[in-house]
Amino acid sequence: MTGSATTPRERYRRQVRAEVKEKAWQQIAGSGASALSLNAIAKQMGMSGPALYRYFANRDELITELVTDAYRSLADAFAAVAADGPGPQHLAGLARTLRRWALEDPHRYFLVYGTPVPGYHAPQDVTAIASEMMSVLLDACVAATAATPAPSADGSGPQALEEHLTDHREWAAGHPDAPPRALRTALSFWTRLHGVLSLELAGHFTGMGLDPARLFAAEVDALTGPA
Amino acid sequence: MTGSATTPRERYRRQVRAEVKEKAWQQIAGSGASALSLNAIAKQMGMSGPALYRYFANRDELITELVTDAYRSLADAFAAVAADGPGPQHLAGLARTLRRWALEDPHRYFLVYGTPVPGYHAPQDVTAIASEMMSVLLDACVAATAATPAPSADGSGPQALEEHLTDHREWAAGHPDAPPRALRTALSFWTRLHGVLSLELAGHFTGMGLDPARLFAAEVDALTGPA
DNA sequence: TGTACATCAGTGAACGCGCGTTCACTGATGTAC
DNA sequence: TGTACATCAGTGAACGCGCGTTCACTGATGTAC
Repeated sequence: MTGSATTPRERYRRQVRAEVKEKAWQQIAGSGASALSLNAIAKQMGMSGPALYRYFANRDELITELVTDAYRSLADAFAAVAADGPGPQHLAGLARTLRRWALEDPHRYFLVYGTPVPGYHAPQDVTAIASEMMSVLLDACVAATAATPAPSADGSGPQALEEHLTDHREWAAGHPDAPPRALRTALSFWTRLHGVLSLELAGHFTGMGLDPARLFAAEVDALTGPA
Repeated sequence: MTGSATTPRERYRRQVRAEVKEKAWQQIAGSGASALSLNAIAKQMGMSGPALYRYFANRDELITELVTDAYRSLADAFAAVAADGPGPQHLAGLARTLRRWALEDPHRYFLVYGTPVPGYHAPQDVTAIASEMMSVLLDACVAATAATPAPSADGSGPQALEEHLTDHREWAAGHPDAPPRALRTALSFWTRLHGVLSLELAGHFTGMGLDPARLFAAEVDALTGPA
């Protein structure tokens, strides 16, 4: 009766929606997002196909929610690391978290960072969540770079990149005072770890006898400073 | 009549097979490999679906050939760079080649390095081609590391990785004398460039105002030596 | 050069399947008096 | 507490579609004598 109290029906709706998503994730974990089928989910839940339209307008809306939830899940994991109190070792913690999250469900990882799903385009909600994550990452990078010695007289290699990064700081909104080195570290964190991780998840190391965990760890070490 | 001469029929078969693949690539370029449809290809060629079974045993065989051709195409591009005569600048050339090849057809790139196609598993042919490419890359890495100053007294960071790499050299068969630094560079080439490239192709930089070409170039610079 | 035969490309119909989605309807659950 | 009504979850049938694949068949192309 009072506005925000959850009626039994609302609670039931939420419950069923959650179960639909759960089955959807199981399906995705098995064959990837492009194979997601509403009818198959319904059958698995012991109800008939059209029933799902009480809970989701159509297939695209389901996928949209799954994508958003995936982003949310990773962002929360990142936030949890940040909540452990500040410190330069947070970068390594974020890396560990990223890998654990990815291995937990590879297809979920690819849903976020992989080939875009054929007929589908992501909503804007995710960009907000993505920048939320970027913010946590930047904090960690600022702390990490502050802890390691100053750039010394680097070659002009990274310098050109840092100029470009400081010229386009839109993506680092909320961190107007982050030093160029921190921006560079954040970006490398993202691209390099994604590089090792996605190759691992796609199985590209299996035939080579290499240990993905070590390759990943090596990139993390290179990131947190070669000292 | 003489054994290896191509009869008109054989030539025709080859021609049609090639056209089928061409249409297949067009379809993949549009919607990715999981959306590949034999019937759609046939229709596009002005013939009826079952006709394609004269040329390919089934859908999987078609995909297998496409994957193999994709590997072949990249390997040839790499070989062409190597044929330009030896030199330490070859690493940069290979990087440029990789990016050009990827941008030429992003879905082809993902067919090779991206999420594995749902119900499909790659044949062994590709591992041979992959190691062919790795061989070219290793040559370039050996040349590049020989040209830059010795490791100096590095921290123990890269050292742990190099130990692991030298302990498992199966993937570097044919290069038993490549120094650990070269192995490390080859691996970083692969994982780091894939990291930037795949994020670029998936459109993850578009909203950020960053220039993917510069990010890529920065990684290449870091690879070829920070000097 | 001409005829008889074999090879093979391509067609059209068909099978069985699963998909997303709509629609009219039943039956249970909640609400108002 | 009991009755009348509204809400809403879920069903079953149906629509139209496209898929991979098989099969019996036609007609053109090549081969052998």
